[in-house]
Amino acid sequence: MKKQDFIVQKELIQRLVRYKNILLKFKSMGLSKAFSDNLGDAAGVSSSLVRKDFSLAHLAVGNKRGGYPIDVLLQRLDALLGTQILQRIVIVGCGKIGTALMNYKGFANENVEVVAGFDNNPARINPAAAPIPILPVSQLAAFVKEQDIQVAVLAVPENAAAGILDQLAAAGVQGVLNFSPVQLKAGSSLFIQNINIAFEIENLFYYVRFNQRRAAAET
Amino acid sequence: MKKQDFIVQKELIQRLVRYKNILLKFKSMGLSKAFSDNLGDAAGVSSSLVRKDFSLAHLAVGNKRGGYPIDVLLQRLDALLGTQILQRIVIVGCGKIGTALMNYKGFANENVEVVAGFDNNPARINPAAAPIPILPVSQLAAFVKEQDIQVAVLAVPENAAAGILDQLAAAGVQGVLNFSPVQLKAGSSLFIQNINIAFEIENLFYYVRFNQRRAAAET
DNA sequence: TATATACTGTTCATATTGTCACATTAAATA
DNA sequence: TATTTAATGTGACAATATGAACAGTATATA
Ligand SMILES: NC(=O)c1ccc[n+]([C@@H]2O[C@H](COP(=O)([O-])OP(=O)(O)OC[C@H]3O[C@@H](n4cnc5c(N)ncnc54)[C@H](O)[C@@H]3O)[C@@H](O)[C@H]2O)c1
Ligand SMILES: NC(=O)c1ccc[n+]([C@@H]2O[C@H](COP(=O)([O-])OP(=O)(O)OC[C@H]3O[C@@H](n4cnc5c(N)ncnc54)[C@H](O)[C@@H]3O)[C@@H](O)[C@H]2O)c1
Repeated sequence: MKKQDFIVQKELIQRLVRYKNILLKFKSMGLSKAFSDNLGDAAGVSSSLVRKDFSLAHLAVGNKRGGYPIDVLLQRLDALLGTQILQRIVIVGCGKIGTALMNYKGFANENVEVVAGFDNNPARINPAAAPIPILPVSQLAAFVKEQDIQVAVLAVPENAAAGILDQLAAAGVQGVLNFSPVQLKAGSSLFIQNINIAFEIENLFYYVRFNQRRAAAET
Repeated sequence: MKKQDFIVQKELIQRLVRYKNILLKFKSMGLSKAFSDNLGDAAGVSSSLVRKDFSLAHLAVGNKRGGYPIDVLLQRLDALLGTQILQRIVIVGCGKIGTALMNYKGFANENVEVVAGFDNNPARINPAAAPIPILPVSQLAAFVKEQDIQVAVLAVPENAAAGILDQLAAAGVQGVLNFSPVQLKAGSSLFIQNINIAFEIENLFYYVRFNQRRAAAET
């Protein structure tokens, strides 16, 4: 397998995931063809970028006049992104955020399945809960190994995050989505995506104020 | 006010927010000085970038040997980011995610306060709830105008998102953090930050598979 | 069949972002 | 005080990402 078969550009992958989901929506609306123009609009990028992305990802199956056949594109995107396979995850920390995620119905659309939750609070533990059992965190490593879980969501308090991360890594987890407000660092074979909601809000406030100042300056 | 007083680089702002929070942690640990090296480590970036960022943001108050005085840096960051002012937000859609956010204690650290929730489900509405009332969405526009709310969180189902966004924009909201899985588009004086958790998970799976393929290819 | 049309795929130009290297300088040390 | 040291601040560069333009071509139309 050649190196070129891999796509490394981070933003590109994110856009491909977006395109895929937009195409699914188009399809569910009964469309069979998509244009770089529509796709760009829906994804919030320029049409050039859409075409460029498809080109880079070797997905360019467009028709010089009729646009892209949605089915073919979806099939290739699924193959590239691996989304035709069921993507099984666990959630560590079944508090406010963790519980919201466990009850989220939208994952099914993305072929993502939450197979278990883990917590260290005995009051939360319920191995019989259906469809998602909540297990003691002491069983985390064994479960992950046995079930060959590759991706986990981290929704524990900040001070517990690093410890759990170590356990996950040791047990073979290779991707972690972290909600705790520490910037966890990825290792060589461990990818981490940090989501910090409070930071996003602070960011928004900066832009809002920025815009106001600019408006004030322009008068 | 000169144009140069504004910082436009998107990533830069995000990093400044990160630096600020790391500095707060340093401070709470009793430190009084910070080095670009530590800061970079904690923020997951190179020390050069930290210094460059401070330089670009006109925050360079470092001491050629002793690093940066945390207090001065924090003060300037607060002034730049506007985080010394209480940042009041509302949450539209008090379902699973919305409720988790309303009950989140961590916002206080960031000087963010959730002042109200809004929903269209009568069963959820409770104007007397303390400390955060849940009001009918029909009162959203009036509330936002009266209270001069500039930033809102959108946690309603996908099909309701665009409609609520219009209402928010019309009422004067200028920043929106959107959790629904549509890529909402920003207007000239409306900033939107889309968070799509399912996409982040799909992303992680791609990287994990990518890494596995690379490992396989290298043997 | 010939022509017009409307879309893609790709090249080239531009903008953005991060790294490197090093001159500079405040503090520590002797 | 003179020297060493350890950090910053920044300009030059490299890498990356995006946008604009357009040649090429499959389809539609007459
Ligand atoms: N709730 C939010 O809206 C929100 C927003 C932004 C960030 N966060 C972050 O997400 C994380 C979770 O937040 P939350 O509001 O759900 O908190 P929470 O306190 O409601 O839930 C945390 C859960 O983790 C469990 N836990 C604690 N230590 C553990 C350990 N060592 N092993 C396993 N489980 C453990 C607790 O029992 C609890 O159930 C926190 O780091 C928080 O800062 C939350
Ligand atoms: N729960 C999750 O973990 C999760 C993860 C990713 C994305 N999301 C997205 O976040 C959004 C909210 O998800 P959720 O799980 O909290 O859903 P939810 O159904 O629990 O909550 C949605 C809330 O919005 C309210 N609502 C519906 N229409 C409204 C309207 N027009 N005006 C005001 N309120 C209205 C509902 O009454 C409900 O309380 C959805 O778009 C979902 O796709 C959720």
